[in-house]
Amino acid sequence: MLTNDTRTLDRYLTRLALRSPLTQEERQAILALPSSSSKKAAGSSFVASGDEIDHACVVLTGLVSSFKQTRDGTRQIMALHICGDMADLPSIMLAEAVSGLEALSDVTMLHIPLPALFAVSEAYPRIALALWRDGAADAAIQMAWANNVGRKSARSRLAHLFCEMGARYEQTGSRVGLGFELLMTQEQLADATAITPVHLNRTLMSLRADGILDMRNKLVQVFDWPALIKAADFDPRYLSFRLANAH
Amino acid sequence: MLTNDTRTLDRYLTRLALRSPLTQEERQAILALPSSSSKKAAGSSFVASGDEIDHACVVLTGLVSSFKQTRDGTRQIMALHICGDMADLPSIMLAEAVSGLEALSDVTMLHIPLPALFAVSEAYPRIALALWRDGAADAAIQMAWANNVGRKSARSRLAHLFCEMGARYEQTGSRVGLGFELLMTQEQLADATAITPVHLNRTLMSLRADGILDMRNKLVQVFDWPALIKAADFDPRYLSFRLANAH
DNA sequence: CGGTAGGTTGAAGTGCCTCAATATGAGTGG
DNA sequence: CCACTCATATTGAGGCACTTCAACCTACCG
Repeated sequence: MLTNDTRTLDRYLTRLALRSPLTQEERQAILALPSSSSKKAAGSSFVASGDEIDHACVVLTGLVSSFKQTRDGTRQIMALHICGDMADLPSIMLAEAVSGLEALSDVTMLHIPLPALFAVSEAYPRIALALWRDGAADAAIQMAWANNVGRKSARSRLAHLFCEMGARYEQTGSRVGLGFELLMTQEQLADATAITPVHLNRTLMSLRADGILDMRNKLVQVFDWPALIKAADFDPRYLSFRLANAH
Repeated sequence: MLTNDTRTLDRYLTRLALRSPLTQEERQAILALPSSSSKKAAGSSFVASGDEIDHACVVLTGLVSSFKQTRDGTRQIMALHICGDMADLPSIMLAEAVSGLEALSDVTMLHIPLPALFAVSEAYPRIALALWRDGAADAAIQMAWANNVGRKSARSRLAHLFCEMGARYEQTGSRVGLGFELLMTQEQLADATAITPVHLNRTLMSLRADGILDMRNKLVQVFDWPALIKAADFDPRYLSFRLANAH
């Protein structure tokens, strides 16, 4: 299950450098981190809420969700992690998993031992700042997510999820024209938008009927972005942060 | 509006030291930070979502909320900040306000210029880690909040809010017996639980009728904590983190 | 071809919303 | 000390978005 594959670390470096400027020396320090990769099958949850954490998880391929569940077993997806995301970033500073992690599709993960990560963070303060900044960016997405499930209609929530994922896939360059691949079933979409699978299906079909988008075989085709953005009340600012405090 | 009052910095130091061990030298560095304090009247919002940020805001007295609003004007409270909290912690690394800030009661705030804060963070890496850790703890609360408004009934949501605030006030030692002061109107409670003021009132009265708690004159009296915790499906673990990674 | 996961449809029930009115209580000025 | 005002709290009645439960359909796979 574990293989040595340090080459993939540059994928996370790219992500980090997107938001925080790093010197050549700092980049080398990150690439020199120990790491290993592993594969998880679709549907398997590999971290449970409250677990002790001793390594950071970076998504290399596939789609991962952070989730929580209530006592009665209903599951809510709190965040989606795509290629390049450190899925448990909010957890690593607490040494305890804040939420569970589940593979929504088949995924490959990259694992970085926490002691090594913290050692680098202390040796290179600006790397610590970069990780902290990435965590803050995640928190901003998190907050938009909470706002989404709180005050909006099912249609608006679903539209918002498509907008967010479309925008994030665009940033990573994996959007194909007006569409993108979203490796989720309708049931998972329902867990992410906090509505019933049945009602999600109806809502999705209503977006289809209005000619706004279509989703077949886990491929989202958006025909009318302006209409989708309007339905979602989507403001992409929370996703795009300039390089901040680059002193 | 601005006064020099460095003495109050120790309040934030206390908070920080609660989660992260700090040496005497690091403590001195924090206490030496420049700062100023100001008062805000109840109901005034003093930071808008998207604003540029050049200082950090610590709550000294009163209650502050992070909020977002949708295009149609409905407001959602995303987080509550009590004495000792850095209200815009998720924002400072992005140099842009992730949410608005509003004074729910009369409040006094402490302001710390960001350049000074970052200078100290770079000079003392463990201070950066401490701030990062506090941000992560906030993110955990944030996630529980999102889970709360997503999948639960109005009664459960409201109960959860009382549980969280009760537990947080207990940590700061400002809980009086079975009750605590919660400086919010029913309308604000409605914004925090993402339900209608009318329905919030009915939900609150139902908790009253069941003998679980009472709230009068902004004073919450809990008669039956076990029942409240059960109604909320409350798991306090997300609020209490051990001192982590104290290498 | 049977089994299974994901998707679609129908019909009835309900938790919460909406709008609208009234009550309460604290603060203010006469 | 009362009259007035305003924010806050409470109550009523009707409507709808979403849920619930149940069936059926489709596609993929061994």
